[in-house]
Amino acid sequence: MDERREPTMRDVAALARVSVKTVSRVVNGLPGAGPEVAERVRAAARSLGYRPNLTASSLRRSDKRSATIGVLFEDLSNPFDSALLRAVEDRARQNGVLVLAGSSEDEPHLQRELLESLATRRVDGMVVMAVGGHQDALQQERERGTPMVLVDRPPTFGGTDSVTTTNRDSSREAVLHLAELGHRHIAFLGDRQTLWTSQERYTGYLEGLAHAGLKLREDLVRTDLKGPDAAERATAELLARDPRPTALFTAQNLVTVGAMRVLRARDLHQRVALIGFDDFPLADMLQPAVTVVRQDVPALGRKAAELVFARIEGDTSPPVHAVVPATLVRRGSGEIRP
Amino acid sequence: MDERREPTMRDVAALARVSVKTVSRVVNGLPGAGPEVAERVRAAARSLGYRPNLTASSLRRSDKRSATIGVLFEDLSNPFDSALLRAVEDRARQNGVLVLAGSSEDEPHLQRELLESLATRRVDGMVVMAVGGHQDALQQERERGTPMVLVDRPPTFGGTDSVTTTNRDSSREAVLHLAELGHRHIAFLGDRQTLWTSQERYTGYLEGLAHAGLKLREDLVRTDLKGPDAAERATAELLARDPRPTALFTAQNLVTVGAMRVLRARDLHQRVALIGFDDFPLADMLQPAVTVVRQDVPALGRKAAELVFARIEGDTSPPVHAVVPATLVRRGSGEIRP
DNA sequence: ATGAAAGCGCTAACAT
DNA sequence: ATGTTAGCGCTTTCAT
Repeated sequence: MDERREPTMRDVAALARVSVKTVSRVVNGLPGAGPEVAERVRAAARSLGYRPNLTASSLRRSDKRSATIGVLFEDLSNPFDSALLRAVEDRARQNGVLVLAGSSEDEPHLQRELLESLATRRVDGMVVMAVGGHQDALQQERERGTPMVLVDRPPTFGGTDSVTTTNRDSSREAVLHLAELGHRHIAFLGDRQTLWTSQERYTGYLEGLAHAGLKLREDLVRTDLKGPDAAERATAELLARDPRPTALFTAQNLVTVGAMRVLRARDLHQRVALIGFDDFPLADMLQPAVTVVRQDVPALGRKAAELVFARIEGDTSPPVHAVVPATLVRRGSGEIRP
Repeated sequence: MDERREPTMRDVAALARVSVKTVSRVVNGLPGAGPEVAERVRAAARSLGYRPNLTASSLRRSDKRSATIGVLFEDLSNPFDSALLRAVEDRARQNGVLVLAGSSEDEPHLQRELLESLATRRVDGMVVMAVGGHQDALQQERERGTPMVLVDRPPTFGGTDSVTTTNRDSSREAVLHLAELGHRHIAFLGDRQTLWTSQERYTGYLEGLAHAGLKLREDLVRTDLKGPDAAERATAELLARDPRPTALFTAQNLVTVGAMRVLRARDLHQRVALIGFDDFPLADMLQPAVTVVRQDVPALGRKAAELVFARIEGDTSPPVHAVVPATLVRRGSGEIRP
């Protein structure tokens, strides 16, 4: 385990009795090296345990590529985020690209710091889940020319690609589904309104009510619920309203969890309908199984990665705003009648 | 969004009418720059939008640090892995270090490739969840002097730190818990036996039986279950045995999920006891709530990160094999009597 | 307190 | 087919 110096191209060149440039050619598989010499170089490299230094290479090379992209999500331990990361990673691997990952915690200052850390390391591009209401740092980075794709939430500034889900349409569909079952009092529980997704889902909820000819009851709307605890308190309050809501539309996965806890605690889970936005593991194992709007996370991640790579390759076509369809997965909780 | 060249220290130096070295001093907050000059430099840097190039800096600097570590887990979308990643990330952030993350998929060739990708990028150290039975590539990397810590599974070679859980003891505790309730026929369902964790948990199961004076029924042992589907089939088979097991010990989270599905499908979930290794979201929301052995994932990740950083700093003390205690969380499914 | 020169490990742009 | 020279953006070393 001793710390001997990493061998360099010079070491290999010396051992193979050729110039560094020849080693460079062989290592990179470029033409211009005779088969004999090439073999001698490879042998020398092997015997020294030589490994190319991408840092040095990318510094000198004209395209300056680091074969690394940055991924900046809200919380890498959230199932949605980690599934997305994995999808990006898989696509990146096809290009021989590695992923520098970070969690912004929805904190503007963390987003800014991480952005700077990534820039400092000269990543080739970034896939970012923007902090709600704080895209100025992203815009600045973008204006410097850094290839960037926003996921889950679109840019509030121009000239940048994004990949999002059918938040509004799918939310409307969910609410209409409840209305069709006869629900007249459908509550909305949503995450922070600074998040575009939350706004869209709320709008979809409103559209659903309107299409169904239902009157909006503002006392059945609770937003800015950050985390399951806030969702629990809100659910408890909603259930105290008169008339009591017969169905809940929970617009984010942690909110869904909080609402479920309360329904269960009050033994209302078989009586009050529930549709959640975002699928989650074991949703099908609960009783009743939970009806959800499922995003196509692998598709979101893949598309985002493909867009950054296209931009990295120099694609200058107009910005793309890809929208990946989500699906209503009927499992039971959303099929409870009033 | 135009692609102007990133400003360099030279540009800043020229604008501030000082030498590059002075800019370097100011940028890195080193002494040896008068307050006036320093301010001039900062102003120039700001007006040009200068950002240091860590790639170039780390190439030249004597310690060669990239302020980046590699994290190589089995599957970044697995809740256990992603929670671990997050813990490592949080600890790394305290050191101003970023994380290059990859999934090995438990594939030796992927592990090898990713290892090489990380080495090529000259990460300062690595936190690795070793592919079962294939640690040769890790050993080679380690022998080159790369600071490395194994998590979840210990090294099969010497001179390397590791952080693991009380797999064996906690498994024994789980089995004893079932035995104390009166269970005599306790089945074991485990993941791939190439994984050290699986072996340990199986050994703990055996110890539990032995301590309780129960006879091992080999027909109640199923190993090498990769993923929920394999677990489902195995569970179905086990439930056909005579006498039927009255309790299941499922030694990995996906295995637990598979077993639960079958118990539920046969309406046995209230009659057959179940304890799973690894906690998972919503385990408390199922009926019955699922009794699990919970690992302290944040502690695992933090400890692993701290160990790599110590090694990066040059700590040459003997290898550490930290063991983080897991806890039996009694929720109901493990308290069902035979 | 400041700077000039050299060089990290590699590749670009020319030689030969 | 191979080598030479320069230089990427920065830090080291040694001047001044």
